[in-house]
Amino acid sequence: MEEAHLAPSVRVPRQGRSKASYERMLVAAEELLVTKGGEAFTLSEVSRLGQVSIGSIYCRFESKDALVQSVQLRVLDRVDTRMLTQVVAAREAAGSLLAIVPLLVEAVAETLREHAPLLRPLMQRATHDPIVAQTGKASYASTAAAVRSALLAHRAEIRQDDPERAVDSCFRVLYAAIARYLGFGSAKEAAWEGRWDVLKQDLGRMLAAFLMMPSA
Amino acid sequence: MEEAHLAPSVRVPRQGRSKASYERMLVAAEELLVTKGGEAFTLSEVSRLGQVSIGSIYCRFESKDALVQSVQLRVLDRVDTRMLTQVVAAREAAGSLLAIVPLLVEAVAETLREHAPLLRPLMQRATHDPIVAQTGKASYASTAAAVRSALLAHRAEIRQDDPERAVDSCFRVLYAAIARYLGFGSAKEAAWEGRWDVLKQDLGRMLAAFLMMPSA
Amino acid sequence: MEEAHLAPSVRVPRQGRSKASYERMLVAAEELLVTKGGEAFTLSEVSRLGQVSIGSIYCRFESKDALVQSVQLRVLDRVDTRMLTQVVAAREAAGSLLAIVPLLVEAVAETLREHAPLLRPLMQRATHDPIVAQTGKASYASTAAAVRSALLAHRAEIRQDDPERAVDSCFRVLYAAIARYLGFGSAKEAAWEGRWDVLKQDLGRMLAAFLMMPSA
Amino acid sequence: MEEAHLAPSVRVPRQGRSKASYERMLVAAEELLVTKGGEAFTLSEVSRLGQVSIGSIYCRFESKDALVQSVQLRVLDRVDTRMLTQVVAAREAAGSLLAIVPLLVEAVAETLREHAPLLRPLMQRATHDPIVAQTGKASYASTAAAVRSALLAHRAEIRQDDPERAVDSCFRVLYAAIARYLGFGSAKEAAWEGRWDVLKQDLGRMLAAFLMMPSA
DNA sequence: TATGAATGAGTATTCATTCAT
DNA sequence: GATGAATGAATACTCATTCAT
Repeated sequence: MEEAHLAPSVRVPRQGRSKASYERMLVAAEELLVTKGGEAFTLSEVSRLGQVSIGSIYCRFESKDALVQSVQLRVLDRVDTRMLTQVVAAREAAGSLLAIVPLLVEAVAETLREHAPLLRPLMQRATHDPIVAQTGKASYASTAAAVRSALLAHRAEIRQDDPERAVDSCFRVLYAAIARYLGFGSAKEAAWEGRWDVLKQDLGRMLAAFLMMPSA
Repeated sequence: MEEAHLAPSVRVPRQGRSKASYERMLVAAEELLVTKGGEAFTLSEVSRLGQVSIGSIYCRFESKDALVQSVQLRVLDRVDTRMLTQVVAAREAAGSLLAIVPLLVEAVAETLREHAPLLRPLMQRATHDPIVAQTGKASYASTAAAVRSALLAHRAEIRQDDPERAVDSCFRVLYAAIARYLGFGSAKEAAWEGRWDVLKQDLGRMLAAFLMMPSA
Repeated sequence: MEEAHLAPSVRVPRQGRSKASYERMLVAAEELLVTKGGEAFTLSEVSRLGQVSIGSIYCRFESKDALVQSVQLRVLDRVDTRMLTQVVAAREAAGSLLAIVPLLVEAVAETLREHAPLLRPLMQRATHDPIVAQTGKASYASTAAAVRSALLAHRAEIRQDDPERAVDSCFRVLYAAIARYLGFGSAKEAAWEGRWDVLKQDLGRMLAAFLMMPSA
Repeated sequence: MEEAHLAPSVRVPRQGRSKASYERMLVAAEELLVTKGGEAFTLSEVSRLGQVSIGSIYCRFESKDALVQSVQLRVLDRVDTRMLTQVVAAREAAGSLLAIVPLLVEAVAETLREHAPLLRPLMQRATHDPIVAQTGKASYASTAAAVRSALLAHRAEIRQDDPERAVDSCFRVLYAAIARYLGFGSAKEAAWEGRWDVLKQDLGRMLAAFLMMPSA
């Protein structure tokens, strides 16, 4: 991740005491993001829940937005790490394109689902906050790269004329379908409710069929 | 659409003068929804832009939310009509499953794209406003029904074990991919930018490959 | 009652149709005064409940206050009539001071109690509206005169030095105690709850004891 | 007074600066309650008169109502203290029922009169605000207890069958007559104007006559 | 005369941000 | 550094009154 570009204006303390209260701010903000939703949480709530004064928050963060951006950085760090691990595992477990597709679907779907409670409100904020939007895109791009490369490891089996493009389309469709199911940006109105398994299965079949189908 | 259930508390005037200012409110609200985004438009702005007093707005609409809900009803009415027309046209133009799939992708994609500037902020509001969410879902369901039925008209060509389910998955994936591209709920950060044609084409191929692939 | 001085600016129609809608305004206002309380009723509610347009109300009454004042005039007319009847009845039924005192207490107490639901909100409005206050005082004065005269009919039995003053004090105390019990002006927080009979009885004893006690 | 139950949500500051502005809010609110009346004072006025920002008010008080409730608590504290002192003084100064009655009338009457300018608007608000009503009742009850007990100290001289009841009725009548005179809840339309002394004197005689009169 | 749509000043309340201590 | 009291602009909403039709 391009932390240099995207890092919000923060002073990260090194000492124990400071570090601890800094931690509490971020944890409190994270929790409130989940419970109150992306827009409806206030700095007083962060102050109360995190046992930190409002002044302290402004000591570390330039603004409320900067605080949220820092939370996002932490969250996406966990998500990206997990995602990478899962994708790599899928890559190692599978010997063929047919085998790896459902594993990748599973990896992406489950990783996003695990972190949905935080990704949802962050996506919401991306609407207003271009920095959150950009950071989100960076994380998306890193996942995209991992998944594309895992698929391209079986390039020989791909029968589409332009394997790069095909693999790219696969990831976009996969991510979009999962994200919509999980209500990212929209709400927690899961379009599918109990059919999570069906979605994953059919998504796998769809991508496999596509990749293995001759272009013509 | 279940207007009876979802219609916000509105008094729709019939007379010329009244009708005109009523119209101006809705048009102003629509415009502000597009320019300011779903959350950041105020009633004073509607009042100013629409040349209507705030009291007048409250004369027609119970609340700010009710105004937005009315805008949504108008917009979705246009969207649903257009969508249905396009899907029916696709249905009539195509003689086979292979032919209809890209036409349906085109129909859905272009209809959503035409109305994206308004659908985007409305999706955004769906996050907070359950009525907007429900109305949105109803519109989604009506499109889903039309597309599924158009596909099932070629049921004989579908080689998946469970054609209903397959067709359902197709629509979900199709809608999710297009909506994400158009930034519904997320922002106007189109993930793909110039690759609109690629998305539509590959989506078509994917769905066709899936439907015509034997389940086993 | 000094209608000349206190009558609000009203045009009372004589014709059938007009008269009927005029009536409906007053009835609706009366009902809302009772159900919503003295301050919390709007002219739109009167318009709705009375099946009269707001314009019609302003056609008859100069202002919302004038409407309430007219309601008050009607209500106090009923109250005064009833009160006078009851006081006269007491006067005719009793042959002695000792006999008439409890009858007068009963007359005043029950008449006020019957009309409490309307008198309460009107008293409340008297706080802000000097005309309502003055009209209320006039009604109070007319009751006072009747009660005082009924007591002074037994002047010979009054042992206080100044019978006029004594009788005056009696009425004031009587009225105050009953009005407070009924929550006039204060709320419907009856101070005594179930002890209505006790209040009336002890009030009677108190007044009798006072009137028949030698001044010294 | 049951401060625990009735205390509005307030943060009372201890430091000098804070304490000062906190004080200014309450003083300003008190003053406006007196000059504008219970209903017609706004927070902007409090802000202006008290030289405090609106935000500051909301920093201390949950709502406008909570501010008024706090003012009430302060006022009733003064009233209750003064009342108790006066009643105790009367009790100690008098050796007989006949002697204490006018002293108690005097104590109650003068204490309420001193604080009438504030008690009047507070009574007014009790109409809408149940907490103000309840707090008012609590203060009333504490005065009632003190007066009843002072009278019952001369129980032997009371010739009514049920001294507790008699003493109770006495207080109710006393309080009602004084409160009505002072225009509590009604307006500042003192019914008696210059006859304050007459009211007090006759009230005293009335109560004494009642208490010392044999029940039969 | 009757109508009821239109007006708009006015109210309570919120909350990110600042700054004196 | 840390605190949290203070700020005040901004927002949704109300309702008596007016006036064009």
